[in-house]
Amino acid sequence: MVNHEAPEGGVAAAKERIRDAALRVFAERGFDGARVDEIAKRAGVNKALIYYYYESKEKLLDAIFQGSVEEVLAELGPELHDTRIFEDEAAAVAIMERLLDFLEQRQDLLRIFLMESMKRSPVNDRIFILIAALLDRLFSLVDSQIARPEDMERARVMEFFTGLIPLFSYVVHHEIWMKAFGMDEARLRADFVRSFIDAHFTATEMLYKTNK
Amino acid sequence: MVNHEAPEGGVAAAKERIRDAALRVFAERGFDGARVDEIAKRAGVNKALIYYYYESKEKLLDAIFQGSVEEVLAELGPELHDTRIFEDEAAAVAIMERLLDFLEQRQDLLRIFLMESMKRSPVNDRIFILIAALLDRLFSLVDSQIARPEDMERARVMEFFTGLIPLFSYVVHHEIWMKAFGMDEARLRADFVRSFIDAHFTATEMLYKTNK
Amino acid sequence: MVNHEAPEGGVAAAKERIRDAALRVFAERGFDGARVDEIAKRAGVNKALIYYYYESKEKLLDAIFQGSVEEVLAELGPELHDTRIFEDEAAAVAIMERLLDFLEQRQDLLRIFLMESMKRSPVNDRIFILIAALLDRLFSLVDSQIARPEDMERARVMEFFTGLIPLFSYVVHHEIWMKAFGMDEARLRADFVRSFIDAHFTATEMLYKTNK
Amino acid sequence: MVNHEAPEGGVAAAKERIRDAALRVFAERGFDGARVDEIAKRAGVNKALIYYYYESKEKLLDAIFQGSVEEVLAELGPELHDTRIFEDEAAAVAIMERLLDFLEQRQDLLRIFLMESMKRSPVNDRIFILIAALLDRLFSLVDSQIARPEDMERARVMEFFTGLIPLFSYVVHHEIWMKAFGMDEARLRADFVRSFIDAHFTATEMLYKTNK
DNA sequence: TATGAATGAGTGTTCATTCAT
DNA sequence: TATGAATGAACACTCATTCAT
Repeated sequence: MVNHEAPEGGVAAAKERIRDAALRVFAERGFDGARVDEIAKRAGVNKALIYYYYESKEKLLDAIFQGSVEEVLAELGPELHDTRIFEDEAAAVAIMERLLDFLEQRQDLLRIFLMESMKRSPVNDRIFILIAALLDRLFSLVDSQIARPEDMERARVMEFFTGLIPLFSYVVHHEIWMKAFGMDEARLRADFVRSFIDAHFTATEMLYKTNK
Repeated sequence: MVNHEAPEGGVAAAKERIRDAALRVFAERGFDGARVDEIAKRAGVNKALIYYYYESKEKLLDAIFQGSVEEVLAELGPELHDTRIFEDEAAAVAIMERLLDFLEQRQDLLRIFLMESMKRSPVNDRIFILIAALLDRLFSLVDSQIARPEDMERARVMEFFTGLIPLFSYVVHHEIWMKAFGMDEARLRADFVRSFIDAHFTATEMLYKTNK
Repeated sequence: MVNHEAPEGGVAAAKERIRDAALRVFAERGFDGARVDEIAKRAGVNKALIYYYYESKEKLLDAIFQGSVEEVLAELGPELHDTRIFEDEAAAVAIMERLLDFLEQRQDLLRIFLMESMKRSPVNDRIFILIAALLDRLFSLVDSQIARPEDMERARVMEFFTGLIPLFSYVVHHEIWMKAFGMDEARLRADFVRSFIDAHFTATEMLYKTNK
Repeated sequence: MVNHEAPEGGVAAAKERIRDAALRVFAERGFDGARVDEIAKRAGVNKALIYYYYESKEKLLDAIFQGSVEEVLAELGPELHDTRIFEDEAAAVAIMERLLDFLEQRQDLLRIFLMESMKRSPVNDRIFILIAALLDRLFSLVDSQIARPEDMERARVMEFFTGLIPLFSYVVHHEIWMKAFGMDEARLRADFVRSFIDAHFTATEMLYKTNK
C-alpha cells in the first residue's frame, strides 16, 4: 500500500487519479474519442494499472457515472425545489448562483452525460437505464409537490426539459459562448439567471400553485 | 458490382447515399464512434468511394454540417419569432407542432451538432466557429425586436438557453424518454409544448413587451 | 486483383501465403505460442491483411483445419484399408512408404491437430467436434469390413490408437528422435515401418479375418 | 490474509499447491495458453508468491517435469517388460489395467509432455534433451532383452511408437473419445487393452523371442 | 466512377514479472 | 512467507486511408 497518510500535495491514490484523469479526458474528447493512453499519462500511471482497477474503458465510464451522477442529483433536488425561489427574486438569484457554482465544478461529468445521452438508441440504452433510475429519484421530490395526478407527468417533463437541460447546457456551453460572442462571465451568468428565473421558475410556480 | 444503369427514381446517387448514411451513423455513435466501414455498408458503396467524393471522415462531417445547419436555423428564425405566438395559445401550439415536426426530421443532424458542441475546447473550437456565425444570423431577428441595447444580449441568451436548447433536447431525448418512463408520444409532446409555452414564450413575451 | 497469371517464383496470392505461414508458425509454437505478427512477417503481408481475409487468429486456425484435415483423412482411408497390406510384406512396405511421404508433407498440420487435441476439455471441445465428424467418415471404411456389430467399436478403437496415432507420432517425432538418438532417417523409417506392420497390420488382419 | 497457522492436515503447503495448480492449468491450456494469474487463483495464493518459489513460468514447468517424468518412466519400465505379459492374456490384461490406472492419475503430466514434444524444433529442443535422457534409461531395460545388436534400435523404436505412444494417447484422448462417440469408459478401455495386446504385445513377443 | 486489396499507425487489453512492505 | 500495487513489453485486433486497376 502506498501513501499511508496521503501526502498533501495532490498525490492522491492511483485509483482516484485514474478516475479524475478519465473524467477530464472523456469530457474533452467524448468517450469514443478518448484514448486510454492519454488517461494513463495524465493520471501519471502505467496504462496497465487502469485495467488493474477498472476492467475496461467502458467500466471506467460506468464507475465515473455511478457515484457522481447520483451526487449531482442529490444536490439538485432540494435546491431546485426550495420554495423560497418563488418568494422573492433575491432569494431565487442566490439559490441559482449556488447551484451554478456547484454544477460548474462538475461540468466534465455533465458533458459526458449529455454527450452519451444523445447517441441514438440502442447504442445509448445502457447508459439511459442508469439515468432513468436516478431521474426517478429526483422526480420523487417533484411528485410530492403535485396534488393532481394528471399534472405529475407534465411536472416531470417541465423539470427536465425547461429546468435541468438549460441548466446543464449553460454549464457546458458558457465558456464557448463567452468566446464566440465576447461576453464576460459575470454578465453572461446574470443574463442566464434572469432568463432562467423568468422562464422556468415562473412556469413551475404556476404549475405548483394550481396543485396546492 | 453495383447498379450499372442506375435507376433514376428511388436509388439516390452514390454521393448522396454516402452523406445520408454518414448522417445516421454519426447520430448513432457520435463522430468518433462512427466507422467509415459502416457508413460504406449502409450506403451500399465501396469504402474507397467515400474518399473519392469526400476526402476524409472529417470533411464528410463538414459537408453534412455545411448546408444543413444553415437550413435549420433559416427555418427556426421566422418560426420562433412569429408574433402570433403571443396572441393566443392555439396559434402558439400550432406553430410549436410544425416546428417540432420539422426538427424531428432533422434530429440526426441535431444530435451530431449537440454532441460535438459539448466536447471541451480546444478540441471543439473548429465546430463552434461555424456555429457562432450561424447563431449570429439567427439573432439578427431577435435583435430587431429589441429596442433597448442593454436587453439585446439577454434576449440572445434567453433565446438560446431557454429556447433553442430545450427544443433541441426534446427532439433528441424524446425517444429515450418514452422508453424510460413508458409515455406515449402524443402525451409527451403535449406536455412538452405546454411547458415550453409556459416557460419560454411567457418569458420572451415579457422581454419583448418591455422593449416595444 | 494481384497476380493475374501467378508468377512462377513462389509469389502466391496473399490469402494463401497467410494460410501457409500460419500453418508453419502454429506448428512451431502451438496455437497460443504463435504470434500474428510473425505470421504476417513470414507471409510478407501487412498484419491487417490477415484480418481482412480471416477474421481472427482462431478463425485462421479453423480455416487451416477445414480443408486440410479432410484431405488427409481422404487419403488415409483407402491407403490404410488397401487389402494388399495383408498379402505380402513388400506391398505393405510400399504402401507404408507412400503413406509416410504423404503425411510428412503435412506434418505441420498433424502437429497442430495433435497439440490442440491434447488440451483438456472443455478448452478442447470446439476442435474435437470437427475431428469427430471427420473420423466418423474415416471409420465408415473400417465399418464396411466388419461383419459382427460387436467388433465395430473395437475396430475403430484399434484403427485410431494403434494405427493413426503411431503414424502421426512418427511423422511428428521422427526428426527429434533422429537428433536425440543419432539415427539416420532411412534406418529409423525402416524400423518404424517394420514395427508398425508387425503390430498394427498383424492385429487388424486378425480382426478383419474373424469378420469375413 | 491466508492461514497464519497452517493446519497440518489437508491444506498443502503453498509451494505444492502452486505446483499442483500449474500442472492442471498447463494440461488444460498448454504452456503458452496457461496464465500465471489462473494458477495463482487456483492455488489460492498471491501471484507474486509463485515468483518467490519458482523464478519464472518456465522454471515452474521445469519443476513439474523434473521429478514426475522420471517417476512415470520408472514405473513404466518394469511394468512394460514384465515377461508375464506373454504368458497368458489374463496376466497381460491385469498388468495393462494397473498401468492405465497409474497413467491416468498422471494424465495432466502426459498432456503437457506430449504437447510440448510436438512443437517443431528448435523451439522444442530444450524439452527433448530432458526426454532423451529419460528414454535412454527406460530403454536400458529393453536393451537387456535383446541379444542381437542389429535389433536393438528396432526394439527401441517399437517400444516408443507402438508402445508408449498409443498408451499415452489413450490416457490423453479417452475422455474426448467417450464424449465424441458416446462410448462408456469400461467398454472403451476393454477395447483398447485388447487392441494394444494384439498389436504391441504380439509384435514385441515376436521380436524378443527371436532374440532369446 | 467504382472496387478489392493493402497498409501504417494506432487501440484497448493482456501478461509475465517486479516492487515495496 | 506473503501480498496488493505497479509496470514494460507485448498482444490480438481496428481503423482511416491509399493503391492499382
